[in-house]
Amino acid sequence: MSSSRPDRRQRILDAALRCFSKNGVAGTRIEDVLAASHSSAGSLYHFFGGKEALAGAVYVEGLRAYHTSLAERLARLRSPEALVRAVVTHYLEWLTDHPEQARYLLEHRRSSPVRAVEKEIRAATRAAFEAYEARLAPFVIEGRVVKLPAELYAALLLGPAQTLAAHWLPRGRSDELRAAAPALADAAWRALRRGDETGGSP
Amino acid sequence: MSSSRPDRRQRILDAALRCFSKNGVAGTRIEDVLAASHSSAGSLYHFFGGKEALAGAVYVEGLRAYHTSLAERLARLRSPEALVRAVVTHYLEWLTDHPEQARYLLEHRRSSPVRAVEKEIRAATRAAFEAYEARLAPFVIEGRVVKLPAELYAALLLGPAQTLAAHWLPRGRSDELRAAAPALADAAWRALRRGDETGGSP
Amino acid sequence: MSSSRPDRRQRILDAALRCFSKNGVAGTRIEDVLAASHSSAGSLYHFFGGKEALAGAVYVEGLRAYHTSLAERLARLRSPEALVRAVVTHYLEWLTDHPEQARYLLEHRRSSPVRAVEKEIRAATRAAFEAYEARLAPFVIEGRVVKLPAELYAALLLGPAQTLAAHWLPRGRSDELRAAAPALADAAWRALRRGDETGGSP
Amino acid sequence: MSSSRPDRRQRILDAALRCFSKNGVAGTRIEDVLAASHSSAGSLYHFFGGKEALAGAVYVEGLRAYHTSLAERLARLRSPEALVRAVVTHYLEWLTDHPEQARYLLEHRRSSPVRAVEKEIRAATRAAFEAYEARLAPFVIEGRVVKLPAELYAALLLGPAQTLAAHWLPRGRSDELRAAAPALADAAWRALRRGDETGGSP
DNA sequence: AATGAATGAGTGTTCATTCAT
DNA sequence: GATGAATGAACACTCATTCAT
Repeated sequence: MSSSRPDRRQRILDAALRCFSKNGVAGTRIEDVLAASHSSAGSLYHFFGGKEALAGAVYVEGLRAYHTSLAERLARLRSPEALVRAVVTHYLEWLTDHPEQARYLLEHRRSSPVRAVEKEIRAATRAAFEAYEARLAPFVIEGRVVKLPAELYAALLLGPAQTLAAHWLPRGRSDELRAAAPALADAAWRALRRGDETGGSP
Repeated sequence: MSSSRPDRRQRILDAALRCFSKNGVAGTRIEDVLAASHSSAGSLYHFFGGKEALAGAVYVEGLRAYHTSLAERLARLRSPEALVRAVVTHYLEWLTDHPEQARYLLEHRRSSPVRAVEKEIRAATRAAFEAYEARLAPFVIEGRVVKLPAELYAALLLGPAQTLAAHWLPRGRSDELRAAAPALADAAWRALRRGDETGGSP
Repeated sequence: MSSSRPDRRQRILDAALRCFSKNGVAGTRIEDVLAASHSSAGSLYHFFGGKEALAGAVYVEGLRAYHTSLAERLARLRSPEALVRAVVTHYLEWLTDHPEQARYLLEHRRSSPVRAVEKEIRAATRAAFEAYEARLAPFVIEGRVVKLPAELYAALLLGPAQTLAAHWLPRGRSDELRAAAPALADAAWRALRRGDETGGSP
Repeated sequence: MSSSRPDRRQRILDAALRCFSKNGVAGTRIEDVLAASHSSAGSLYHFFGGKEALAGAVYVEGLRAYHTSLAERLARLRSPEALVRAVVTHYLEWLTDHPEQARYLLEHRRSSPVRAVEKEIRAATRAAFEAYEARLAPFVIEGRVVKLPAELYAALLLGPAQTLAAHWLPRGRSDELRAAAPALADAAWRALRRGDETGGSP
């Protein structure tokens, strides 16, 4: 009916994100999304095929937005320390800047509609991760960054930030996340830089 | 029917854990739990009052088991490094030893039935955390452990382990978790010990 | 709620027959059957599993009733002519005595819910037909009844009656069916008796 | 799109016949017909006004084709026996030559969209039947063909063929229909010719 | 304490139809 | 005449919950 300007498909996607992040997928009725996007059931089914697929599309969309913004930020950095710190900082900042997407991405990763797009998610994640590894690789070779099994990089870089996010997002006191950025960036760099990786004893 | 030997209440709890961890709360029908526990709808409602309450009870039960086992392990430790390493190691070991409870605790923390017992969860978590802090406090005063805002302790201690767990549990290659324990324990101790927190060398 | 006397399952079956024969399966909403049978959706789904399965069950039920009544009528007959005439006559009489079942059996044989129970229908039909053939066989051997491919017996015996029924049932002037019985019974016997099967002129 | 050569209206009609005969009217979505005819929803509604009307048009079309072909075949016949035999034979042959139309005409006679064109169907059928009666009338007067209530002619002539068709069309072994033609034509002529209509006694 | 037949509100989904271009 | 994106009313079906036994 009204102007299809902001694109009906996008309107539905936006409305769905709002609903899903607030009430979860199961807690959101198709009708809620319809009302929030001023669309009809037919349109929703035309574009997405169903509630599950919509939930998946919202997830993939959000993930893509995050990866894109991260890539832009990393592009201009040159030192290993800057790269490590930026990943942590960007993560925490993006969460506070996009609370709805953040909440949805964080809290629904394992819900079954999202699992249905597992493949896309893994592909996008892998691509982003490999790009990052490629940036870091020269410094690993130089000996300025520790060499670790791939999965430990992600864990050491973002694990603390993710745990913190999981604790504070539901509370909504998201500004505390930004405040924690320096400390967590420090910790990440300390965990990955070369020179003191032995840990404890003298 | 028959003797209530293994305790009907417990049987329902066990069956519910199995169902919930495999298919999620929303993906599990009361009837599934009934079939898996050889109980009747009446019994389930008698003991738990409903599906949500059951899901909450299963969660609290699992959390209690984890905290109890952790407390036992920490009891005999005396040095700050041992305390820090043990938390990480125990976390990873417990996950691999109790995959169903682990999966449920990790993947359903934010589901609405679990949120309904938020208060118990927080109380139990806080109690455990405060007990841990109390153990660590002397070493903070001594200057052997860094002083940080409370929420960062949890993040730095277990964040990487949680991220790793989130990645590998769904894959089922849980043995890799144990293998990662030393590296993550190292990192945790490096993040919390006092003496090198400034980061890089001169 | 109320007394389950006439059996809830049977009440649903009866109501469904009424609805289906009047408006067709597609033209009947589950809710119509529910209202007509004073049952709940749950009960209907408990007993039948769905609308399609219900439509199939109604069909099979009706077919069974017809076959049973036919078998009883044929039991006491001894001559081939009586057997042939009785099949035709019983068919026409049963239709007029059970107009709702008749309408449903006749008009919905090819609807997809009914096709889903094709196997049961064929089995029941085959069983009835073979029983009938067995009764006729001695007379075929004696030469008092013509020997024909199996499928032609059915066609010659009941074809005209079925065509007539198809024309008049929708009109509701079902008494005309009974009136036609002698003529159609004559024709059937003429078609099957031995002695003049050549058809030609003297 | 492109030249409307084979006539858009006809293309839709053809596609609809294919869909309807295979899946029934209820089992066919407008969109299926659209896809099969490479037309748009607008065109279909322009020419036919809706799904029901389309289904009716397809039916009437098929019926007209059948009646036309029958009339041509009967035109050159002169004897009552030839007329009787030809009706039966033509029926069976037409079915095997036009399986899709046949299936649709036979299996959907009572579906509600078809009932909506009941008037046209009856008019066409009546016209064809009266034409046939007119051809037979002289022989009835001559005493070479039995005099019967109108509705019994149709039943005795085509009833067996219809029953046979109903059994074998779904099976697809349509060649068996042709094989049965002589026997059924015999039976029809035996049922209608004058001279032995008393049936039983010597 | 235990049972399980019955309930019925709630919701995802379909698909014939319209109408602006 | 032709298009096809958008509509939204209609409906089958699910499943947590109850309660008489």
